[in-house]
Amino acid sequence: MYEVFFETIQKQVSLTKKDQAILKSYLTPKKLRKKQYLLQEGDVCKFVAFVEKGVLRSYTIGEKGNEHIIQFAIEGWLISDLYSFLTAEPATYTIDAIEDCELLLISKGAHEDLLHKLPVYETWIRLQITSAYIALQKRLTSVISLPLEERYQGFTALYPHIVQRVPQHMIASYMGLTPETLSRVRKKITTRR
Amino acid sequence: MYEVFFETIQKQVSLTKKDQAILKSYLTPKKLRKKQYLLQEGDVCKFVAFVEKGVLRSYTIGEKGNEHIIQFAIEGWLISDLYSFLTAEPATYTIDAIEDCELLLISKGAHEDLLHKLPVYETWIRLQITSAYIALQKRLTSVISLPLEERYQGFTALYPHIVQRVPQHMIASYMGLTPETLSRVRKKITTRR
DNA sequence: CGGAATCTTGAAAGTGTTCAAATCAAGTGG
DNA sequence: CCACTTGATTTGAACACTTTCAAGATTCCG
Repeated sequence: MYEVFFETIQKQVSLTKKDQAILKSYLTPKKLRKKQYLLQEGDVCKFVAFVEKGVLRSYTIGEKGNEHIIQFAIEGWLISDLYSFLTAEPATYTIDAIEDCELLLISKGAHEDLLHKLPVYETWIRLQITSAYIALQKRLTSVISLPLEERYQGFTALYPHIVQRVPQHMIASYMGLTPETLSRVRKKITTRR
Repeated sequence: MYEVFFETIQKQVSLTKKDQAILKSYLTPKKLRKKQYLLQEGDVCKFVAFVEKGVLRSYTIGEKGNEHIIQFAIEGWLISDLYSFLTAEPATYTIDAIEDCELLLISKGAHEDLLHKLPVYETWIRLQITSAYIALQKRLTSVISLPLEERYQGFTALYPHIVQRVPQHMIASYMGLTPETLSRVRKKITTRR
Protein backbone atom coordinates (compact mmCIF):
# COMPACT_ATOMS: atom_id res chain seq x y z
CA MET A 1 0.00 0.00 0.00
CA TYR A 2 2.92 2.36 0.48
CA GLU A 3 5.28 0.95 -2.16
CA VAL A 4 4.65 3.48 -4.88
CA PHE A 5 4.83 6.30 -2.37
CA PHE A 6 8.26 5.46 -0.99
CA GLU A 7 9.66 4.52 -4.37
CA THR A 8 8.52 7.82 -5.81
CA ILE A 9 10.01 9.87 -3.02
CA GLN A 10 13.31 8.03 -3.14
CA LYS A 11 13.74 9.00 -6.76
CA GLN A 12 14.35 12.50 -5.48
CA VAL A 13 15.52 12.31 -1.87
CA SER A 14 16.80 9.48 0.28
CA LEU A 15 14.86 8.26 3.29
CA THR A 16 16.09 6.41 6.36
CA LYS A 17 13.93 3.68 7.84
CA LYS A 18 13.05 6.11 10.57
CA ASP A 19 11.99 8.79 8.08
CA GLN A 20 9.78 6.22 6.45
CA ALA A 21 8.17 5.28 9.73
CA ILE A 22 7.47 8.91 10.58
CA LEU A 23 6.05 9.61 7.16
CA LYS A 24 3.88 6.54 7.25
CA SER A 25 2.44 7.53 10.59
CA TYR A 26 1.14 10.74 9.04
CA LEU A 27 -0.56 9.20 6.04
CA THR A 28 -4.19 8.18 5.82
CA PRO A 29 -4.97 5.46 3.28
CA LYS A 30 -8.19 5.84 1.38
CA LYS A 31 -9.89 3.88 -1.37
CA LEU A 32 -12.11 5.50 -3.92
CA ARG A 33 -14.47 3.87 -6.40
CA LYS A 34 -14.72 5.03 -9.98
CA LYS A 35 -16.76 8.24 -10.28
CA GLN A 36 -16.60 8.95 -6.54
CA TYR A 37 -15.68 12.43 -5.45
CA LEU A 38 -12.52 13.13 -3.52
CA LEU A 39 -13.35 16.83 -3.33
CA GLN A 40 -16.31 18.89 -4.41
CA GLU A 41 -16.23 22.49 -5.50
CA GLY A 42 -17.18 24.70 -2.56
CA ASP A 43 -15.84 22.40 0.15
CA VAL A 44 -12.55 23.22 1.79
CA CYS A 45 -9.80 20.93 0.57
CA LYS A 46 -8.44 19.17 3.64
CA PHE A 47 -5.61 17.20 2.09
CA VAL A 48 -3.14 16.50 -0.62
CA ALA A 49 -3.66 13.06 -2.13
CA PHE A 50 -0.88 10.82 -3.34
CA VAL A 51 -2.02 8.26 -5.92
CA GLU A 52 -0.90 4.72 -5.12
CA LYS A 53 -3.16 3.25 -7.75
CA GLY A 54 -5.75 4.50 -10.20
CA VAL A 55 -6.51 7.71 -12.11
CA LEU A 56 -8.17 10.91 -10.97
CA ARG A 57 -8.91 14.30 -12.45
CA SER A 58 -9.47 17.78 -11.10
CA TYR A 59 -11.76 20.13 -12.96
CA THR A 60 -13.88 23.24 -12.81
CA ILE A 61 -17.55 23.33 -13.66
CA GLY A 62 -18.67 26.14 -15.95
CA GLU A 63 -21.95 28.01 -15.96
CA LYS A 64 -23.67 25.59 -18.29
CA GLY A 65 -22.39 22.61 -16.36
CA ASN A 66 -19.52 22.05 -18.76
CA GLU A 67 -16.39 20.59 -17.21
CA HIS A 68 -12.87 21.87 -17.77
CA ILE A 69 -10.20 19.44 -16.72
CA ILE A 70 -7.22 21.03 -15.03
CA GLN A 71 -5.18 17.97 -14.20
CA PHE A 72 -5.04 14.21 -14.41
CA ALA A 73 -3.19 12.23 -11.78
CA ILE A 74 -1.98 8.64 -12.03
CA GLU A 75 0.24 6.44 -9.89
CA GLY A 76 3.02 8.40 -8.27
CA TRP A 77 1.38 11.81 -8.66
CA LEU A 78 -0.11 14.21 -6.17
CA ILE A 79 -3.47 15.85 -6.59
CA SER A 80 -5.26 18.51 -4.59
CA ASP A 81 -6.81 21.93 -4.79
CA LEU A 82 -3.64 23.53 -3.50
CA TYR A 83 -5.07 26.99 -3.12
CA SER A 84 -7.95 25.77 -1.03
CA PHE A 85 -5.65 23.46 0.93
CA LEU A 86 -3.25 26.25 1.85
CA THR A 87 -5.73 29.04 2.49
CA ALA A 88 -8.76 27.06 3.73
CA GLU A 89 -10.91 28.93 1.22
CA PRO A 90 -13.65 26.95 -0.54
CA ALA A 91 -12.32 24.83 -3.38
CA THR A 92 -12.82 25.98 -6.95
CA TYR A 93 -11.97 22.56 -8.31
CA THR A 94 -13.74 19.25 -8.10
CA ILE A 95 -11.72 16.04 -7.92
CA ASP A 96 -13.06 12.59 -8.71
CA ALA A 97 -11.88 9.12 -9.62
CA ILE A 98 -11.73 8.02 -13.26
CA GLU A 99 -10.79 4.50 -12.15
CA ASP A 100 -10.96 2.79 -8.76
CA CYS A 101 -8.17 4.36 -6.71
CA GLU A 102 -5.97 3.80 -3.73
CA LEU A 103 -4.77 7.03 -2.20
CA LEU A 104 -2.61 8.24 0.64
CA LEU A 105 -3.93 11.43 2.14
CA ILE A 106 -1.75 14.07 3.74
CA SER A 107 -3.86 16.29 5.95
CA LYS A 108 -3.08 19.93 6.55
CA GLY A 109 -1.85 19.17 10.07
CA ALA A 110 0.31 16.32 8.83
CA HIS A 111 1.73 18.54 6.11
CA GLU A 112 2.70 21.25 8.57
CA ASP A 113 4.19 18.86 11.09
CA LEU A 114 6.20 17.11 8.43
CA LEU A 115 7.55 20.36 7.02
CA HIS A 116 9.01 21.08 10.46
CA LYS A 117 10.03 17.66 11.63
CA LEU A 118 11.35 16.18 8.44
CA PRO A 119 13.65 18.33 6.30
CA VAL A 120 13.58 15.76 3.52
CA TYR A 121 9.83 16.18 3.35
CA GLU A 122 10.15 19.88 2.68
CA THR A 123 12.78 19.17 0.08
CA TRP A 124 10.62 16.56 -1.58
CA ILE A 125 7.64 18.88 -1.66
CA ARG A 126 9.76 21.65 -3.10
CA LEU A 127 11.08 19.42 -5.87
CA GLN A 128 7.63 18.10 -6.51
CA ILE A 129 6.09 21.52 -6.91
CA THR A 130 9.01 22.70 -8.97
CA SER A 131 8.54 19.98 -11.53
CA ALA A 132 4.79 20.46 -11.50
CA TYR A 133 5.40 24.14 -12.18
CA ILE A 134 7.73 23.44 -15.06
CA ALA A 135 5.31 20.95 -16.57
CA LEU A 136 2.47 23.43 -16.26
CA GLN A 137 4.53 26.11 -17.92
CA LYS A 138 5.22 23.79 -20.83
CA ARG A 139 1.55 23.01 -21.12
CA LEU A 140 0.66 26.67 -21.16
CA THR A 141 3.36 27.35 -23.72
CA SER A 142 1.95 24.73 -26.03
CA VAL A 143 -1.57 26.09 -25.59
CA ILE A 144 -0.63 29.59 -26.66
CA SER A 145 1.94 28.73 -29.29
CA LEU A 146 1.27 25.42 -31.02
CA PRO A 147 -1.37 24.42 -33.56
CA LEU A 148 -3.90 21.85 -32.40
CA GLU A 149 -2.36 18.81 -34.04
CA GLU A 150 1.01 19.37 -32.49
CA ARG A 151 -0.54 20.02 -29.13
CA TYR A 152 -2.34 16.71 -29.23
CA GLN A 153 0.72 14.85 -30.41
CA GLY A 154 2.78 16.50 -27.71
CA PHE A 155 0.29 15.34 -25.15
CA THR A 156 0.19 11.73 -26.34
CA ALA A 157 3.98 11.62 -26.51
CA LEU A 158 4.32 12.97 -22.99
CA TYR A 159 1.54 11.03 -21.33
CA PRO A 160 0.89 7.81 -23.26
CA HIS A 161 -0.33 6.11 -20.08
CA ILE A 162 -2.97 8.72 -19.54
CA VAL A 163 -4.16 8.58 -23.13
CA GLN A 164 -4.72 4.85 -22.76
CA ARG A 165 -6.71 5.06 -19.58
CA VAL A 166 -8.82 8.17 -19.99
CA PRO A 167 -11.80 8.66 -22.33
CA GLN A 168 -11.18 11.00 -25.23
CA HIS A 169 -13.76 13.57 -24.35
CA MET A 170 -11.83 14.16 -21.13
CA ILE A 171 -8.64 14.70 -23.04
CA ALA A 172 -10.54 17.14 -25.22
CA SER A 173 -11.66 18.93 -22.08
CA TYR A 174 -8.08 18.97 -20.77
CA MET A 175 -7.00 20.58 -24.02
CA GLY A 176 -9.81 23.11 -23.96
CA LEU A 177 -11.57 21.62 -27.00
CA THR A 178 -14.91 20.06 -27.74
CA PRO A 179 -14.93 16.27 -28.19
CA GLU A 180 -15.93 16.76 -31.82
CA THR A 181 -12.90 18.87 -32.56
CA LEU A 182 -10.53 16.42 -30.95
CA SER A 183 -12.09 13.60 -32.93
CA ARG A 184 -11.43 15.52 -36.14
CA VAL A 185 -7.89 16.35 -35.17
CA ARG A 186 -7.19 12.69 -34.56
CA LYS A 187 -8.70 11.71 -37.86
CA LYS A 188 -6.54 14.20 -39.67
CA ILE A 189 -3.44 12.84 -38.00
CA THR A 190 -4.16 9.19 -38.72
CA THR A 191 -5.28 9.63 -42.33
CA ARG A 192 -2.05 11.41 -43.12
CA ARG A 193 0.07 8.31 -42.59
CA MET B 1 19.46 48.07 -4.03
CA TYR B 2 18.36 45.20 -1.83
CA GLU B 3 15.31 46.78 -0.23
CA VAL B 4 12.65 45.19 -2.36
CA PHE B 5 14.38 41.84 -2.07
CA PHE B 6 14.43 41.69 1.71
CA GLU B 7 11.00 43.20 2.06
CA THR B 8 9.57 40.63 -0.30
CA ILE B 9 11.17 37.71 1.48
CA GLN B 10 10.09 38.91 4.89
CA LYS B 11 6.48 38.83 3.81
CA GLN B 12 6.81 35.07 3.90
CA VAL B 13 9.65 34.12 6.24
CA SER B 14 11.59 36.06 8.86
CA LEU B 15 15.27 36.77 8.43
CA THR B 16 17.87 37.53 11.07
CA LYS B 17 20.53 40.13 10.33
CA LYS B 18 22.92 37.29 9.84
CA ASP B 19 20.64 35.56 7.35
CA GLN B 20 20.44 38.79 5.43
CA ALA B 21 24.20 39.14 5.33
CA ILE B 22 24.62 35.60 4.07
CA LEU B 23 21.96 36.05 1.43
CA LYS B 24 23.40 39.34 0.30
CA SER B 25 26.83 37.79 -0.13
CA TYR B 26 25.39 35.36 -2.65
CA LEU B 27 23.59 37.88 -4.83
CA THR B 28 24.97 39.53 -7.93
CA PRO B 29 23.45 42.90 -8.80
CA LYS B 30 22.91 43.59 -12.46
CA LYS B 31 21.44 46.44 -14.42
CA LEU B 32 19.71 45.96 -17.71
CA ARG B 33 18.66 48.54 -20.25
CA LYS B 34 15.31 48.41 -21.99
CA LYS B 35 15.29 45.79 -24.77
CA GLN B 36 18.49 44.11 -23.54
CA TYR B 37 18.52 40.36 -23.23
CA LEU B 38 18.92 38.65 -19.90
CA LEU B 39 18.78 35.23 -21.53
CA GLN B 40 18.62 34.05 -25.10
CA GLU B 41 16.98 30.88 -26.33
CA GLY B 42 19.62 28.22 -26.76
CA ASP B 43 21.96 29.46 -24.03
CA VAL B 44 22.03 27.69 -20.71
CA CYS B 45 20.24 29.70 -18.05
CA LYS B 46 22.79 30.34 -15.32
CA PHE B 47 20.62 32.15 -12.79
CA VAL B 48 17.32 33.07 -11.30
CA ALA B 49 16.76 36.82 -11.40
CA PHE B 50 14.97 38.79 -8.72
CA VAL B 51 13.49 42.05 -9.97
CA GLU B 52 14.37 45.02 -7.77
CA LYS B 53 13.14 47.49 -10.34
CA GLY B 54 11.73 47.37 -13.85
CA VAL B 55 9.75 44.95 -16.00
CA LEU B 56 10.87 41.89 -17.94
CA ARG B 57 9.25 39.20 -19.99
CA SER B 58 10.09 35.63 -20.91
CA TYR B 59 8.89 34.27 -24.23
CA THR B 60 9.33 31.63 -26.88
CA ILE B 61 9.97 32.39 -30.51
CA GLY B 62 7.87 30.51 -33.04
CA GLU B 63 8.83 29.30 -36.48
CA LYS B 64 7.81 32.50 -38.21
CA GLY B 65 9.56 34.63 -35.63
CA ASN B 66 6.37 35.26 -33.71
CA GLU B 67 6.79 35.73 -29.98
CA HIS B 68 4.69 34.03 -27.32
CA ILE B 69 5.01 35.61 -23.93
CA ILE B 70 5.11 33.15 -21.06
CA GLN B 71 5.58 35.48 -18.15
CA PHE B 72 5.98 39.08 -17.13
CA ALA B 73 7.99 40.00 -14.04
CA ILE B 74 7.89 43.26 -12.13
CA GLU B 75 9.35 44.42 -8.81
CA GLY B 76 9.38 41.64 -6.25
CA TRP B 77 9.10 38.80 -8.75
CA LEU B 78 11.51 36.13 -9.86
CA ILE B 79 12.16 35.26 -13.46
CA SER B 80 14.22 32.54 -15.09
CA ASP B 81 14.06 29.61 -17.44
CA LEU B 82 13.72 27.21 -14.53
CA TYR B 83 14.03 24.06 -16.58
CA SER B 84 17.25 25.19 -18.15
CA PHE B 85 18.52 26.48 -14.82
CA LEU B 86 17.94 23.20 -13.06
CA THR B 87 19.00 20.81 -15.79
CA ALA B 88 21.64 22.91 -17.59
CA GLU B 89 19.90 22.13 -20.88
CA PRO B 90 19.71 24.96 -23.45
CA ALA B 91 16.97 27.43 -22.67
CA THR B 92 13.74 27.36 -24.64
CA TYR B 93 12.77 30.81 -23.44
CA THR B 94 14.22 34.21 -24.12
CA ILE B 95 14.14 36.88 -21.42
CA ASP B 96 14.53 40.59 -22.02
CA ALA B 97 13.84 43.92 -20.37
CA ILE B 98 10.68 45.87 -21.20
CA GLU B 99 11.93 48.77 -19.06
CA ASP B 100 15.34 49.55 -17.62
CA CYS B 101 15.84 47.05 -14.81
CA GLU B 102 17.78 46.44 -11.65
CA LEU B 103 18.15 42.76 -10.89
CA LEU B 104 19.66 40.52 -8.27
CA LEU B 105 21.00 37.33 -9.78
CA ILE B 106 21.14 34.03 -7.94
CA SER B 107 23.57 31.71 -9.66
CA LYS B 108 23.19 27.97 -9.69
CA GLY B 109 26.02 27.58 -7.18
CA ALA B 110 24.55 30.23 -4.91
CA HIS B 111 21.18 28.56 -5.13
CA GLU B 112 22.53 25.19 -4.11
CA ASP B 113 24.64 26.56 -1.29
CA LEU B 114 21.76 28.55 0.07
CA LEU B 115 19.42 25.58 -0.02
CA HIS B 116 21.85 23.77 2.28
CA LYS B 117 23.07 26.56 4.49
CA LEU B 118 19.93 28.54 4.98
CA PRO B 119 16.75 26.65 5.78
CA VAL B 120 14.70 29.82 5.42
CA TYR B 121 15.93 30.11 1.87
CA GLU B 122 14.57 26.71 0.99
CA THR B 123 11.31 27.59 2.67
CA TRP B 124 11.10 30.87 0.81
CA ILE B 125 11.78 29.20 -2.50
CA ARG B 126 9.19 26.56 -1.78
CA LEU B 127 6.55 29.17 -0.95
CA GLN B 128 7.54 31.18 -3.97
CA ILE B 129 7.19 28.31 -6.37
CA THR B 130 3.99 27.20 -4.73
CA SER B 131 2.32 30.53 -5.32
CA ALA B 132 3.72 30.72 -8.84
CA TYR B 133 2.24 27.28 -9.46
CA ILE B 134 -1.16 28.28 -8.15
CA ALA B 135 -1.14 31.46 -10.23
CA LEU B 136 -0.18 29.51 -13.32
CA GLN B 137 -2.94 27.02 -12.71
CA LYS B 138 -5.45 29.85 -12.48
CA ARG B 139 -4.14 31.31 -15.69
CA LEU B 140 -4.46 27.99 -17.46
CA THR B 141 -7.94 27.52 -16.06
CA SER B 142 -9.05 30.83 -17.45
CA VAL B 143 -7.50 30.03 -20.83
CA ILE B 144 -9.42 26.82 -21.24
CA SER B 145 -12.66 27.85 -19.58
CA LEU B 146 -13.40 31.56 -19.96
CA PRO B 147 -14.51 33.60 -22.96
CA LEU B 148 -12.03 36.21 -24.17
CA GLU B 149 -13.59 39.24 -22.58
CA GLU B 150 -13.62 37.72 -19.14
CA ARG B 151 -10.09 36.55 -19.56
CA TYR B 152 -8.91 40.01 -20.38
CA GLN B 153 -10.85 41.55 -17.54
CA GLY B 154 -9.51 38.95 -15.17
CA PHE B 155 -6.02 39.83 -16.25
CA THR B 156 -6.44 43.57 -15.82
CA ALA B 157 -8.06 43.07 -12.43
CA LEU B 158 -5.24 40.83 -11.25
CA TYR B 159 -2.31 42.74 -12.70
CA PRO B 160 -3.26 46.40 -13.13
CA HIS B 161 0.39 47.43 -12.70
CA ILE B 162 1.45 45.26 -15.59
CA VAL B 163 -1.30 46.53 -17.85
CA GLN B 164 -0.11 50.07 -17.29
CA ARG B 165 3.51 49.40 -18.04
CA VAL B 166 3.42 46.92 -20.89
CA PRO B 167 2.39 47.58 -24.52
CA GLN B 168 -0.87 46.00 -25.53
CA HIS B 169 0.50 43.78 -28.22
CA MET B 170 2.55 42.05 -25.54
CA ILE B 171 -0.51 41.46 -23.45
CA ALA B 172 -2.14 40.02 -26.53
CA SER B 173 0.83 37.71 -26.93
CA TYR B 174 0.61 36.73 -23.26
CA MET B 175 -3.03 35.82 -23.79
CA GLY B 176 -2.31 33.87 -26.96
CA LEU B 177 -4.10 36.36 -29.23
CA THR B 178 -3.21 38.64 -32.10
CA PRO B 179 -2.97 42.34 -31.29
CA GLU B 180 -5.96 42.99 -33.55
CA THR B 181 -8.18 40.63 -31.62
CA LEU B 182 -7.24 42.15 -28.30
CA SER B 183 -7.93 45.60 -29.66
CA ARG B 184 -11.41 44.46 -30.67
CA VAL B 185 -12.07 42.80 -27.36
CA ARG B 186 -11.17 46.01 -25.58
CA LYS B 187 -13.40 48.03 -27.81
CA LYS B 188 -16.31 45.74 -27.11
CA ILE B 189 -15.77 46.07 -23.39
CA THR B 190 -15.54 49.85 -23.37
CA THR B 191 -18.43 50.52 -25.73
CA ARG B 192 -20.72 48.48 -23.56
CA ARG B 193 -20.50 50.93 -20.68
C1' DC C 1 9.78 67.54 -37.47
C1' DG C 2 9.90 62.90 -39.08
C1' DG C 3 10.44 58.00 -38.75
C1' DA C 4 9.27 54.01 -36.14
C1' DA C 5 6.40 51.56 -33.36
C1' DT C 6 1.78 50.92 -31.68
C1' DC C 7 -3.00 50.67 -31.97
C1' DT C 8 -7.27 50.54 -34.63
C1' DT C 9 -10.38 49.25 -38.39
C1' DG C 10 -12.17 46.62 -42.37
C1' DA C 11 -12.96 42.58 -45.26
C1' DA C 12 -11.83 37.92 -46.53
C1' DA C 13 -10.19 33.49 -45.17
C1' DG C 14 -9.58 29.99 -41.82
C1' DT C 15 -10.60 27.39 -37.71
C1' DG C 16 -13.32 25.66 -33.93
C1' DT C 17 -18.03 25.29 -32.10
C1' DT C 18 -22.73 24.04 -32.03
C1' DC C 19 -26.45 21.17 -32.93
C1' DA C 20 -28.26 17.03 -34.68
C1' DA C 21 -27.90 12.40 -35.98
C1' DA C 22 -25.60 8.03 -36.80
C1' DT C 23 -22.41 4.59 -35.31
C1' DC C 24 -19.98 2.08 -32.01
C1' DA C 25 -18.86 0.17 -27.27
C1' DA C 26 -19.74 -1.10 -22.69
C1' DG C 27 -22.38 -2.44 -18.78
C1' DT C 28 -26.76 -4.21 -16.73
C1' DG C 29 -30.59 -6.95 -15.76
C1' DG C 30 -33.42 -10.53 -17.15
C1' DC D 1 -25.94 -14.97 -23.14
C1' DC D 2 -28.88 -11.74 -25.29
C1' DA D 3 -31.53 -7.48 -25.39
C1' DC D 4 -31.52 -3.08 -23.88
C1' DT D 5 -29.94 1.12 -22.08
C1' DT D 6 -26.43 4.32 -21.55
C1' DG D 7 -22.22 6.50 -22.65
C1' DA D 8 -18.57 7.54 -26.09
C1' DT D 9 -17.03 8.62 -30.60
C1' DT D 10 -17.68 10.06 -35.27
C1' DT D 11 -19.65 12.76 -39.03
C1' DG D 12 -22.06 16.60 -41.39
C1' DA D 13 -23.67 21.32 -42.04
C1' DA D 14 -24.49 25.90 -40.41
C1' DC D 15 -22.67 29.27 -37.55
C1' DA D 16 -19.49 32.17 -34.65
C1' DC D 17 -15.22 33.69 -33.62
C1' DT D 18 -10.26 34.61 -34.48
C1' DT D 19 -6.70 35.34 -37.74
C1' DT D 20 -4.71 37.31 -41.67
C1' DC D 21 -3.64 40.90 -44.64
C1' DA D 22 -3.86 45.59 -45.74
C1' DA D 23 -4.40 50.24 -44.64
C1' DG D 24 -5.20 54.22 -41.78
C1' DA D 25 -4.71 56.70 -37.34
C1' DT D 26 -2.11 57.64 -33.27
C1' DT D 27 1.70 57.95 -30.19
C1' DC D 28 6.45 58.03 -28.96
C1' DC D 29 11.09 59.38 -29.24
C1' DG D 30 15.30 60.92 -31.38
